[in-house]
Amino acid sequence: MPELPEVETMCRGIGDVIGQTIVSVATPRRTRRPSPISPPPRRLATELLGQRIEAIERVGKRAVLHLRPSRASASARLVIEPRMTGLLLRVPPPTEQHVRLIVEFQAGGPPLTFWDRRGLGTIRLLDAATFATRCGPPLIGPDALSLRGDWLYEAIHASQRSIKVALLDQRVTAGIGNIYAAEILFAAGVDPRSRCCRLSRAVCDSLARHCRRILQRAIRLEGSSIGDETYRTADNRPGRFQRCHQVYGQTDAACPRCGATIRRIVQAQRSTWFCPGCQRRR
DNA sequence: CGTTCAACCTGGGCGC
DNA sequence: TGCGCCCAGGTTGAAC
Repeated sequence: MPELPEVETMCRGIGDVIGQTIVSVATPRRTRRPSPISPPPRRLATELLGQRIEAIERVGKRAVLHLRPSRASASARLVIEPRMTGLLLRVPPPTEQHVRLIVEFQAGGPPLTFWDRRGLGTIRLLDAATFATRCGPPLIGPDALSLRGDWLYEAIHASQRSIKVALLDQRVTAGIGNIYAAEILFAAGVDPRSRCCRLSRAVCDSLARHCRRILQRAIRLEGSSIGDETYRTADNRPGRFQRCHQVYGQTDAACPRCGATIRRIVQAQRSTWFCPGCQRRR
């Protein structure tokens, strides 16, 4: 579920935990294997107790809490990856059943909850050095919110794969997922099947420009919520950017730009929606 | 290098 | 009503 705009909205929505000290940690659900929680729940709880949240940062589609220990030791990062259905909440979760993490604070107030229906999300506590290795370049490319055409061109121009697949590659740019890839390609008028190596510098500029614009707008509208059991803000409200979707999920609808019929195809085992009328193959 | 598949999970929707 | 199947915002590793 959550892509860049949704994770950004969650990070902003839990901003009031900055400066707070952790006094209680619970991980109610037994975990699958390999464990999505690392270190394992017991040790995670021990290590989090007494730490203060210094800052919250979004890295691609991950929420990263910067922690400061009460006693001198290396500072740490709590990295939460919501994957398909994970939510960071400051209000009671939709069900008790899928609560994965509850963090309570010294000052009282509502706990911070990680709720994840499908349970594919991950929670990792990493020291600063490990965090840099696992969540930085070259594994994680430049943030999609400030994607530049020259970078995009350099990153993909020698590649044979399709542009849709490349946009989903977090090493190329971090934060784009299936919804926004489709919307960006539509806005730029580029056929998702186009080979990267056929894209000019000018087309990369256009893709980068539309990428920044669409993601900014989606953040302003607090992300995309599709259906009931889907993404919610930290106070459990739906986002509003789904109203602006032009092609995502619009099989057989008329293209809002040219009237042709929107098509669904599958690329890399994922649905892609596009307009065969006005998205040009390069 | 690029593509495909399976896994990790839960649950909604649809056809029969 | 119930069953079986397909689908879903993501990521990873193995096989070809």
